[in-house]
Amino acid sequence: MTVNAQHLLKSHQLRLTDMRKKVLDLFLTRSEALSQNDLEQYLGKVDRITLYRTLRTFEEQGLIHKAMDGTDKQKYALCQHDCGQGVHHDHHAHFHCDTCGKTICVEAIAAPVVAPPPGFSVSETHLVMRGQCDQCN
Amino acid sequence: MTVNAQHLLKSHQLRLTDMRKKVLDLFLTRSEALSQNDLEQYLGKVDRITLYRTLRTFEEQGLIHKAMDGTDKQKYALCQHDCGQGVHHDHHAHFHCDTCGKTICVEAIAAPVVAPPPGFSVSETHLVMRGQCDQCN
DNA sequence: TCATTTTATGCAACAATGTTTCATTTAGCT
DNA sequence: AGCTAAATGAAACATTGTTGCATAAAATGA
Repeated sequence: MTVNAQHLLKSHQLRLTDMRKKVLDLFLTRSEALSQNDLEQYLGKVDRITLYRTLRTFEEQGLIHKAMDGTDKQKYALCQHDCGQGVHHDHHAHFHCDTCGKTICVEAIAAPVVAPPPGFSVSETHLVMRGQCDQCN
Repeated sequence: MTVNAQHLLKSHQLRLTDMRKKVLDLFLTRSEALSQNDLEQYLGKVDRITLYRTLRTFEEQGLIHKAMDGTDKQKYALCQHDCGQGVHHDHHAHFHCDTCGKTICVEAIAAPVVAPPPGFSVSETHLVMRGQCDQCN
């Protein structure tokens, strides 16, 4: 899977560094959305700032996207499709478990297309569900 | 409108204090969701900690609810309906303007009812739109 | 393989936000 | 007015977000 990570980094014009490979590998093996704190737990002693910038870079390059889950914690998840630099097309729903705290992408459910109020224009729509996940149910 | 605020506080078994009246008045006059920082701007020099606890108390008592808008900033908005302590029924959508940063409740749009994935149970569903508001368009 | 250039890293430092403890003050009630 | 329970304000600390800069490492080409 490191091969996969390398390929992904290459195709997004990103240099192959230890941090980036580690972080990307984690996202590839875990399917849920991860906060910076989650990543620090899994990765052990890594530099907080470098990790922060790695996530920002990944997001800018369309490798990961912010997963909105209603908590105040910022989380990121792997983009499933071909997201380019600055362009994201993740219109799937997110599910947040109130018991275990995990946030997962629900590819099967798309955010609905709703007509905005008059005078408003909508660029993105997000759908977030909260409740109990299959593990905790 | 201070009368209204007093009435609201009373009906939620909350003591009438200066801070609570001020904060509630602000929510009553402004229709958008407000972050703690927004409130500090409007209220002038108020104690940060007291404000923090006031918001927490209001939320626990069902006076205000967290408005999810996809930013990492926590925001609160007045509950429109009869929310009790710990019980919220705000199923309306939220709109976040990427230009002015305001978050407003869109009562006219309800979060859709979606069938959760097998094994999952859903207690709340949130719908968030991002784009340009009528002021900025 | 080595030198060069460009980029990423690690550290320090700081800002903003979230949260608890505790002594003091105040609201609500008699 | 006085009592009691609750709210406040100050201090202190934790967590997270963010920038600047010197050093280290990756990519490129000879």
